[in-house]
Amino acid sequence: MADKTQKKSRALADPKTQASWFARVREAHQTETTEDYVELIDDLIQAQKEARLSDLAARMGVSHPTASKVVARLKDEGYINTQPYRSIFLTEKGKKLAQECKARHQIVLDFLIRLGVDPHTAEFDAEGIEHHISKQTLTIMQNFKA
Amino acid sequence: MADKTQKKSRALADPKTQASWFARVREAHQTETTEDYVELIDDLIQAQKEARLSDLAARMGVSHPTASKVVARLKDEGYINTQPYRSIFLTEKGKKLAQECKARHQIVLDFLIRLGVDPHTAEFDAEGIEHHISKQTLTIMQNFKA
DNA sequence: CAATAAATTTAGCCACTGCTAAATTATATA
DNA sequence: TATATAATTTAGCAGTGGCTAAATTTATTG
Repeated sequence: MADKTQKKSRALADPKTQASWFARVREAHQTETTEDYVELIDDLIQAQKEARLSDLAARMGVSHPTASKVVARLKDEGYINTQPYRSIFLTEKGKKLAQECKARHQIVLDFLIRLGVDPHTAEFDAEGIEHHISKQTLTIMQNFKA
Repeated sequence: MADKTQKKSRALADPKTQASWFARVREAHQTETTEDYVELIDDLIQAQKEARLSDLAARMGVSHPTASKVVARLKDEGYINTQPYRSIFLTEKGKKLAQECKARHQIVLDFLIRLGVDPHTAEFDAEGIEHHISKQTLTIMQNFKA
């Protein structure tokens, strides 16, 4: 009460607990690129019958060589199949991941729109936050009524 | 209606628009580490009168050398002041950023809790998504009544 | 079918964030 | 104060994802 500036010096969280939060965010970052590419490949295959590297690069907003490196990693990790100079296909593992990501993306996007965010901004935000939502929060978002 | 599997093949967004979403997420990632460290430094100074490298490392869940590298970058970029082997202080620029981040963090956290997410999970999620929220969405979150 | 255009790959660079191990400096204690 | 302990810095490595430029392969077109 007699505090001069009344700084809300709320107690800090336990160091290990706090560390676990950041560790989880780092994990999400590692899977983020994978999820974004797999989701986009699935979209392209459905919309255009094939996913080509140049389309991936253009839609991700990166250079072709950058997209090519990511594609090589995704192949290593078993999410896609590719032949040199040919278009890209999802493995079963890749398809499964794409489905999960798209479902989650849609839940977050719909929630934001129901919340009152305009659709354009909602797409913007959904792309960033979809990788950082717990199952509990996702369920709550899904059941949310405006 | 006569579609066999009824794939919701929704139209793809314009490539340039989509690219701009991902570009924005990449930008957010670049500032994320900066914001997390600056916020944590501010917390430590308020709670313990000083921010030491070992505390930063422990709370971020990384090794001392890793924290040291980030600290060096933050100093280069003008967010903090440090003398070798001494504790860390925020510059005015750093203090300003810390205030903004903490305010935003609090809005997201409070919103999630009002939404019904349990506080522990809310902290988890807030840490991940706070860097990816537009001003419009933040305002809506702030004004949200359960 | 040969020449040109387009797409993909490869090579080589940089920044950032991880790590371990070793060197250095500051602090605490005997 | 001398020594042991703790904290910080430095050195050196790896993975990921950016980039440009050059080489290669595929596709198109004259």
